[in-house]
Amino acid sequence: MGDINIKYPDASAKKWPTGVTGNEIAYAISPKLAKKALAVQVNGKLLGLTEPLSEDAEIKIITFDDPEGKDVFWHSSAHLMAQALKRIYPGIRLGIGPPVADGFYYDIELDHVITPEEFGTVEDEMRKIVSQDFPVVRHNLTADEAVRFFAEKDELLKIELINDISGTGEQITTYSQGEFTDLCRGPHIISTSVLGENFKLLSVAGAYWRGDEKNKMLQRIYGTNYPDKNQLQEHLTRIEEAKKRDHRKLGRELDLFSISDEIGSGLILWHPKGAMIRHLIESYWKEQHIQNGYQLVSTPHTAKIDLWHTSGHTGFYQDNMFSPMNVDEVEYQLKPMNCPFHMMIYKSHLHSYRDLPIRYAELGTVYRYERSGVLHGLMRVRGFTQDDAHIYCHPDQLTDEIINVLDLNKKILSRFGFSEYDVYLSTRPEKYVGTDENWDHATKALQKALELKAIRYTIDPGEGVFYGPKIDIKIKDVLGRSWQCSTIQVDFNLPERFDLSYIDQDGIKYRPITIHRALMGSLERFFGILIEHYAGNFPYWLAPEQARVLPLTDRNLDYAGSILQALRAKGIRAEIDKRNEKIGFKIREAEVAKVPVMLIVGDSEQKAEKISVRIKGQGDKGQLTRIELFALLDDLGVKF
RNA sequence: GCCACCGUAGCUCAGUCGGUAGAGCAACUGAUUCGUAAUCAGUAGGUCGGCGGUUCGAAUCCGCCUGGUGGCUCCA
Repeated sequence: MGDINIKYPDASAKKWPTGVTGNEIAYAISPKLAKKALAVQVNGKLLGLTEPLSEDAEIKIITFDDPEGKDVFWHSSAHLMAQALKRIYPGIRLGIGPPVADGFYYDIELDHVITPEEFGTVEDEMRKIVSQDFPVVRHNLTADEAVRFFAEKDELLKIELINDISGTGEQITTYSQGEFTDLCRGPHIISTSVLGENFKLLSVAGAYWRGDEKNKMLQRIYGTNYPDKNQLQEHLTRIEEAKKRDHRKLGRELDLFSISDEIGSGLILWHPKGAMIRHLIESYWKEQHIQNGYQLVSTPHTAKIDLWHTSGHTGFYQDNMFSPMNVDEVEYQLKPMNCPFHMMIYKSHLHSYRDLPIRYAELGTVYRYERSGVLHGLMRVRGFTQDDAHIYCHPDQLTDEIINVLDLNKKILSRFGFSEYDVYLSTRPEKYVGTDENWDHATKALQKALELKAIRYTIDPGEGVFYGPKIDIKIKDVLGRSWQCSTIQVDFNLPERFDLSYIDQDGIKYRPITIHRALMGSLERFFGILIEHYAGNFPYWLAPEQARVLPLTDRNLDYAGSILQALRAKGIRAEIDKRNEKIGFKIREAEVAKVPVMLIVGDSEQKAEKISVRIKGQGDKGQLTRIELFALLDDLGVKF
């Protein structure tokens, strides 16, 4: 047997006999590493630690700290859970059990409905399997062998999977641990003891077999697992924290908005405080857009159905639209998008190349039919306001315009405390309109803009919309969760359908390039994200009530009233708590209502013509004069 | 829409085996005029999501509907 040359991540290399395993190499590097090792990456391919290596390779030992390691760990955890489930529930059939973002799930078919109360039993069995320390063994099978094997176990869903795999010509493999064998590509951990005991089953929900609603509904059990107990605890704490910040809960507690079934699902009532925040967001948005060369437009909520035939929405978007209504024998369609209206504004007169770029912006409220099961607080609704804009430009202007949008987007999002993003560039899908040249030009323009701005991005091949390539931006909130808000899409479809044009220098009509973009996406959803991001503690500039005056006794009401007047005269959103209550109670109520500034006035302040300032979450700041108070408030306004 | 679970006062929730409903907070009234996260007392508030069934009797058991929650699918 010859030697093979193994190159390590630090670029050093070592000769190993052919057939060496990742496990052996890891041990040689350090026993500590070997203990943490879950898999090995060989020339970019992930392998199990016991698989023999037979050729020169660059390798990397994968641990839980690597994303691939998490996948392996959770994938194996899914197998562990499946084995336990099979022991407990006879007649169970397994679907698929992959790793996901924060853990794993397994889809199962079982007549008995599993409830969360049964999780403990399953976890106990999982613990048992871990302590039994079964080695995890990989086998190569032919399709026939695999079908026969799983048919014997009545694993009919697995047979469906095997038939699909054998169509691709890929090697069929199974992984066994103890009495349990699962169809799986792998890789997996070496033995069940590696999985430890810091796992937890989290929820059970329905899921269609292979995600297709024509198929039967399986039960999906979600769980998670961490090598370290503290990591599990952190994860569970994160879930708790997210629950505490739930915008539906805070929305009710802070009296921001409500949803009433007497009005209809997915339709939002903005209460005064929520509406104030919305007003502040909208004002800022409009100001920024005007400063950046946009023109504000405003369009109706409904239009004759012919407009939607022209735009094509009655075709490709029908499933998401409210049913049309009949007005004087003519069908009208509630708008699911603003685009056709903006196209019509563009079309309302002739355009010269000198006019371009033209940027129309609108906070346009649209209505979309969403299936009842997907509605979720403010995040998924049936009526919402898009911060929409359409830019019409010359092909040469495309890159500059994208850059302009990226800059504006960054500015607006950072104003709301979002500074981390994941950026995706989606390219041409299989079904598309427009010419290949146009797609190439536009895709390159998007790419160039991203590169000029030095923005790191991931390409989503084939994930573009049928009408053009797009950039999607996902923001990260304080809990590290991603939310897709901003989207910048090139549209080859609507300019064509609406026959848009401009006259170029040569006197000939050309079609303008259209960019469709939204930065916050939907005001409702963005507001929901903001609530959770800030946990309801809106920064001073967004707080619906910025300051509350708290008179100590009725003797101080007049003085307190004069402070209130002075604050309001300065444009500060202030209220007064005139109730005959103890100061501690008033403070508590103001704290709970998350009012940033409390202004306490009693006899002592009144006499000295001062105000005691208390900042939410910080406490007493001492007595200030009016001038000092306004300076402090200005400072808060600048900071946020 | 589909699967599972849930719906009791404005909010959070209790209600045993089927015997006609309860707490805290909030609201209202009164007393208290108080110094940095809950003053005390009293009053009022419910067709137990809706409709139907079983039963002498239903918040409780069954069915249907409706709304919500967690997912599937889709997306802003």
